[in-house]
Amino acid sequence: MTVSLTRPLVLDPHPGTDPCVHCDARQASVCNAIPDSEMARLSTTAVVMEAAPGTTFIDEGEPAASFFNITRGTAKLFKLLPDGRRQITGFVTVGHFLGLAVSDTYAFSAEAIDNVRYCRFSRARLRSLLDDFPLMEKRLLEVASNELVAAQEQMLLLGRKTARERLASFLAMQSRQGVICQHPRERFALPMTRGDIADYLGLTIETVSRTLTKLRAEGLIDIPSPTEVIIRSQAALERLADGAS
Amino acid sequence: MTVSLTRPLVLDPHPGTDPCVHCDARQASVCNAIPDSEMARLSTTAVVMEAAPGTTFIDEGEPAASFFNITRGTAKLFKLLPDGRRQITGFVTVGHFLGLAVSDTYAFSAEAIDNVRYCRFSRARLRSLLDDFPLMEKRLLEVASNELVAAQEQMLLLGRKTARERLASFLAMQSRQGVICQHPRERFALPMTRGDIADYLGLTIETVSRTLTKLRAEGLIDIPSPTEVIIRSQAALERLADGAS
DNA sequence: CGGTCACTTGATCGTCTTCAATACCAGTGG
DNA sequence: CCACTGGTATTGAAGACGATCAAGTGACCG
Repeated sequence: MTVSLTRPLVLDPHPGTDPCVHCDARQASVCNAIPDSEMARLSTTAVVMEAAPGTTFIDEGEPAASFFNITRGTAKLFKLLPDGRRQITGFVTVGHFLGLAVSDTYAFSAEAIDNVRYCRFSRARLRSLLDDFPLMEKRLLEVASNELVAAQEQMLLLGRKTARERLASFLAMQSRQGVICQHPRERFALPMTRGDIADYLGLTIETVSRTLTKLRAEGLIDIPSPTEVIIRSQAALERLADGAS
Repeated sequence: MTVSLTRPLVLDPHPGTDPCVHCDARQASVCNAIPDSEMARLSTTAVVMEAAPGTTFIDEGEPAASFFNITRGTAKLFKLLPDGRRQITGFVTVGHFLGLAVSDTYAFSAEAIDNVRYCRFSRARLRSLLDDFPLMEKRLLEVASNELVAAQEQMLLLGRKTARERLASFLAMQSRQGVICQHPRERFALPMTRGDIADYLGLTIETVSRTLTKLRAEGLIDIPSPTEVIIRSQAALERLADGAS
């Protein structure tokens, strides 16, 4: 049996097990608001799916039938202008929840960067779930509030920071990605391309490349391979990100 | 009795009345999620305050002790870089709810543009209110979701649109401001200065001024006074906002 | 190998910024 | 009544940062 690589794939969860109880993403996501005893119901509500790299699994403007919860991999969210200009509004990883729009169409598209696994909930089913578990609604509000704060930070970046400062901010952010109450990582992978970074920071590929080269030349970072970064001085990077020199 | 003009002012609600029941902003705000019978409790929870033009009533980085609900006037929300660069993340008017951050400090500052009246709730009290009225929590989630969509739209503007397109987007947006299920207004006032518009659109005052002059010269808009705009062709403006020519 | 794709690097260009001068308006006081 | 002031907006000239155009490199893969 062959499988289309351009469309998301429905996965058959292991028979006889409850996928949501053992979900890797549960701790990091809003699903931890639901008690173990009710996980079976969550499982029957969710459809586990997988999207191959480059696959678009949410289309801006399409009817918003579902909510999504990323359980593995990294995806980019973006908006397009009619002439093709693209703004990536965020990169989402394990635990992220998507589709919170009140509107009846999606406000952005989502495309898998690496292999992305996610749960799909119908809007109606999630709504009934929320009615029964107000704790989950609280968590969602928390999540949305945090994203709002992040969005404002990104507006500051896009509206007022130089290319240098944008890259420094981006790298500083990536080094903290997924790290809670701990030192930021000194070495990490960038799953996205230069083009993705450019469209996230409101720059061009060339400016991203040049600026990274310059930061390396100045000894602030190292780039062992195009997809790998080492932060030489986190402090200097953070200072630079906020406009020092 | 004299009053400081640089600090918000506590207003004494008319004695014997319930200010929240008759609040002008109730329909437009999250407070409509609370039944009439419980409005008294809402009233005792809220402190009505007024901020004169130019007054900062929320300070980025300060401990986030309160939530706010705008009941009159227009305020700007903004973030600053250490060297003074400013990004205005939004203009808020009647009905807007502020302070949803989970963090314990405010993520942005707020400054009154004209005379702004608002209700202040302590975080603890609002939390208990939310526990008792899940409908209000639902409304807040709705509000936050909508703001998230707006924030993404603004990222597209800041990251990828030209100065011309930014102004067109801004004017088109302003003409819809507060208008629900109706034609956008053809003529409206701009309470904010050119500097505010510039810091909202990620431009300079000069570019804002020049671009407006050009749009007027082309017959798309008219500017009877610096604070007043007439849209000559809403359709053309909307097309321009999304990159057509 | 030849092909593709992502990234890097160089040269030139253009949009928006910066710097600067001027206009405008409301408020104040001589 | 009019000069003076401070804040805001407009307009012009010069400059810079990042974009665009273009060439070249290296990795991966059929």
